[in-house]
Amino acid sequence: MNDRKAREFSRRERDILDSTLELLAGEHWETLSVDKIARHTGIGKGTVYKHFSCKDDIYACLLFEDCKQMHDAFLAFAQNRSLSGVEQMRSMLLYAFEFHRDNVAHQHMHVHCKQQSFRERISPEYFEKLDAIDGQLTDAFGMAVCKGIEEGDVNPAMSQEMLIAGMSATFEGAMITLQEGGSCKHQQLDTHAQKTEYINQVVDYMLAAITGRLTRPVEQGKS
Amino acid sequence: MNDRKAREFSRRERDILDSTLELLAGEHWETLSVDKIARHTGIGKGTVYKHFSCKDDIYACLLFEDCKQMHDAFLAFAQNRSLSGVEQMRSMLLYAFEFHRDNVAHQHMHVHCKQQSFRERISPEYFEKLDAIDGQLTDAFGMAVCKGIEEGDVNPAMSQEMLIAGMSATFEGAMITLQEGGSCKHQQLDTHAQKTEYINQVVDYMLAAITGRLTRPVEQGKS
DNA sequence: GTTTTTCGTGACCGGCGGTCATAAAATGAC
DNA sequence: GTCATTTTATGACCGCCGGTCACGAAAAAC
Repeated sequence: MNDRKAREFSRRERDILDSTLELLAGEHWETLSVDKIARHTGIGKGTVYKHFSCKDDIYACLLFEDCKQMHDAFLAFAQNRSLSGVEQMRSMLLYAFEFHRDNVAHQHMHVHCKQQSFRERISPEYFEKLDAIDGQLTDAFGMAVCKGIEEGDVNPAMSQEMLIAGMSATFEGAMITLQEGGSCKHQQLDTHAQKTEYINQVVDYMLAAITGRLTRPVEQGKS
Repeated sequence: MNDRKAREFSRRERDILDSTLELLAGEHWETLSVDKIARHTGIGKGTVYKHFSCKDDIYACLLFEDCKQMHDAFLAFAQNRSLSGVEQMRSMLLYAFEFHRDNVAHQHMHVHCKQQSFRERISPEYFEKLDAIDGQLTDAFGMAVCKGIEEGDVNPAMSQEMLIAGMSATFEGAMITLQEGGSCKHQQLDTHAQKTEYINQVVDYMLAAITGRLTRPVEQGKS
């Protein structure tokens, strides 16, 4: 009986998360309220707070799930010995950018979560989980960077610390540009094609920045 | 009489803006409300809305003023013929980063303004002003980039478009990192010294990225 | 002094995130 | 099955937000 209860409780938590994602797909981020989530899940508002101590914890939970998925992909790239360090980096960056391009909800959460105020609001439990997974993602990328350095593809004038700091900044900035459109400019990156072009341009830039040369790979034809 | 009225009205608008800045210096960004601004200015809440059509217009107005100041500085660097293109870029980047480092309110507004929802909320008048000044800032920086290309300091493999896109992304990302601390990591960039070190590192990274070599200038001794 | 116009104001609105007394449902004893 | 007890879901409620507007005081016009 206890078991059954626990399982139902857990299933409902999944329902809340899924409802939130559904609503985020069809609605502006800013207008989503806890009441709407509860209603769409088919439960009362108070019940939501039996599962999450605040609204942002819902987002933190969803963000963590997505980060885990991304981390798995990163590890797979990092352990693929048939790829050079630079190729690993390219794969990771493309994966992360395309993941965000195709998952607007996650994109919102990623940006939202960067805000210090968000990190202060969520419960410590989620804070630590996000902190940990973020470190793991950076580490996985760092492995590829190290490999690139060892293979002599990376400009030796830049320290590894500087590389990570700089590339992280570019990544974050591009993520925001991808979501919000270029600063206040008219260039809006509305369509899928525009976003894809922007992504490729930024990835090329990042790799050219650290290698000193353009390394756009040959098209991945099977022959 | 009409004159006197107009002057008082204008003076009060200045008061609102100054009050907002004062409050932002001593208070968390998220907890600042229109009511507090009005009270601190010594006027009624309704009066604020005689000057600004919504809360975000106040921020937009302040942001625009700061951008204008930054633009003046950028133009001065761009027109300084004793600096090479790369040196112009370094000066602009350092100026912009330090400006934000020392002006937390502006930093908040800069980040806040990147959000699409912010741009949708403010009145068209401010939207266009911000849009224009942003383009002018990019143009001013672009002049330095062009100079760098002509002088042969910039990696010729990268197109100017790619350079601007990539550097803009790095700039935005670094700005956010500077304000919010590194992603969810423990590295927090709390102190002035930590921020300064981060700024120098990122600027070095950006210039190394586009030139292919580290170009940290000799210390600016007068002799 | 009286009327008319202008202009500042704070009570008010709908909606938000979050709480909690209470009703309803599940459980257990017999 | 019945009733007592515990567990659990709930939506009315709270304080606060950004934004509005009828109204009263001050200024202008006469």
